[in-house]
Amino acid sequence: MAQEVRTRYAPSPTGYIHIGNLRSALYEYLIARVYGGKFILRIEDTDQERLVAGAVDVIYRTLKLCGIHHDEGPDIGGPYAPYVQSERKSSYRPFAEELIEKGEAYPCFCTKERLDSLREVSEKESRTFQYDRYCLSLSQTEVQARISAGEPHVIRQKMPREGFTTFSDTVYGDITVENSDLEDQILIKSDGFPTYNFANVVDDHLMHITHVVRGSEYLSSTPKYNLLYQAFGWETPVYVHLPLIVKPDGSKISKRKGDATFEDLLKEGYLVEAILNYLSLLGWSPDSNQEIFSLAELEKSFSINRISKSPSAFDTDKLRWFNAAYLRAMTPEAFHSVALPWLQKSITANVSLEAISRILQQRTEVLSEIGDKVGFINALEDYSLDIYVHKKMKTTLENSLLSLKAALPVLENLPEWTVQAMHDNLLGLAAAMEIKNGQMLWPIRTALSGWEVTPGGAIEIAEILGREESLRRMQVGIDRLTAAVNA
RNA sequence: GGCCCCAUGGUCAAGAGGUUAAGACACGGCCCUUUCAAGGCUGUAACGGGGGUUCAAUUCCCCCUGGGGUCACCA
Repeated sequence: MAQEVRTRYAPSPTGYIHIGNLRSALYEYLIARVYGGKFILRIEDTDQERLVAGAVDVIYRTLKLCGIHHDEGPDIGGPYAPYVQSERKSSYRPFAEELIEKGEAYPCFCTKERLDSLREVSEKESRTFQYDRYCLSLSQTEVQARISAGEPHVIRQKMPREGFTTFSDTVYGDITVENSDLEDQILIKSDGFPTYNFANVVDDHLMHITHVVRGSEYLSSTPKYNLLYQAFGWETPVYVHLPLIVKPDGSKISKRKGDATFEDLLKEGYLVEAILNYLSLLGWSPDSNQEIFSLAELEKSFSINRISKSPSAFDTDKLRWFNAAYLRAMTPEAFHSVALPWLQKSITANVSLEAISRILQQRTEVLSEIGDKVGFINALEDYSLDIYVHKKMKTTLENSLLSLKAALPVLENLPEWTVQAMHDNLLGLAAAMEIKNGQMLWPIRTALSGWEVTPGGAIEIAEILGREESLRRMQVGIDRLTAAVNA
């Protein structure tokens, strides 16, 4: 009877989700799917001071957008509801009391001030601070009296002072620490809320989480959790610690300003699919050279044993490449629909946005760069005539003028303003004049755009601008070139 | 600083004693071509150092170095 695999994503609602966090959610989800198990969403809001309004909605929205669907959670319920820790508040204390009875925990009345001063002393003597267990020696009666008197207190876990604790991690292997290095961590805070350290273990057990998947920053506190499981006599879960995603400089990504959140990436014009695909490969590799993975494919291919140990740098260049690949692979219609909001923001001229999308699709890596690429369409800005001169195209001011003068009437008299018609006639004209296509088309593109580099060529731009505007811009070019050549 | 983890090109990474040490991004070149892209071909570029073990180490062990994480009534 194989036990059902159950993983959970347990974010605290403190704002936007950064990419490391999202990567955890993704892997947790994938592990559940790969094993045909369940993926649970649990909100860890035990820190009343850090709560951010609306943050829970951000979590729902993000998961939904990503297609990372949970099987149980606050919004859809499940057999172990509630899935919000603040709503489970009353259930933690009895577990802590059970530990006190077993001699595995004890109440502590030490004030923040006392702890701070102890810390200060340690600091001065450059020792590692560890709670001195002052309250462990309090008599039963004194403890009783002070609790009855309503004195604020916390409950601490009593760590063994000798021996070692070893736990096994699926990706990092066996990790052993000396018990004497473990502090008597706080289980229940003086406001009655459990700490993450406690709530996490209790809930994971209660919700039958089989695989605890989280970032490797938790590696060093896992021995304490293991000891907690042991104190309760509970079975420990399978641990899967994920290598950190770090910034290009190697340091940890934090929620502090400047570090990319999922929302930021969306705003910059990255596609959800591209982000997920990229994230899936940051810390995991398939057993093939495949790089493009849909979520559905990942649900089949993902494997815990191919998760790597070393931290991975978040590389924007690679993300851009993924994004561009996804953009290119879209149908023209799909591309147009994602590009549309960006086009509407930047195009003021009365032109076909569909036509612009067509020239943009192969040339866009991130949607946000669209605005910068299409500015020439709105209006012909003043430009330097120098850009008519192009060595490889063999164009000069003089022959550019000739080409424009020859092309103008041809375009003027075109029966239909279509790419095909322009193409046939302009190339025909070039052939008749016995010049290279480039010598004809470079000046036209230059005159039409006023830019040295544009997405799309002369003909595509002419199509977008329309006959009237195209002819007008060409005439501007002719006039300016004429003046320059005659000068 | 204590403890823990990590270590293949600039980056993501295959590799799991014997390989010409994959592939991708980025970068360079060529081709294609009406600019730019896209596409095709191609090039530069890596096993941090020192000891072992072994006939043979990128691969196993130890040390060093380097990097990271963590040491809260935050998660």
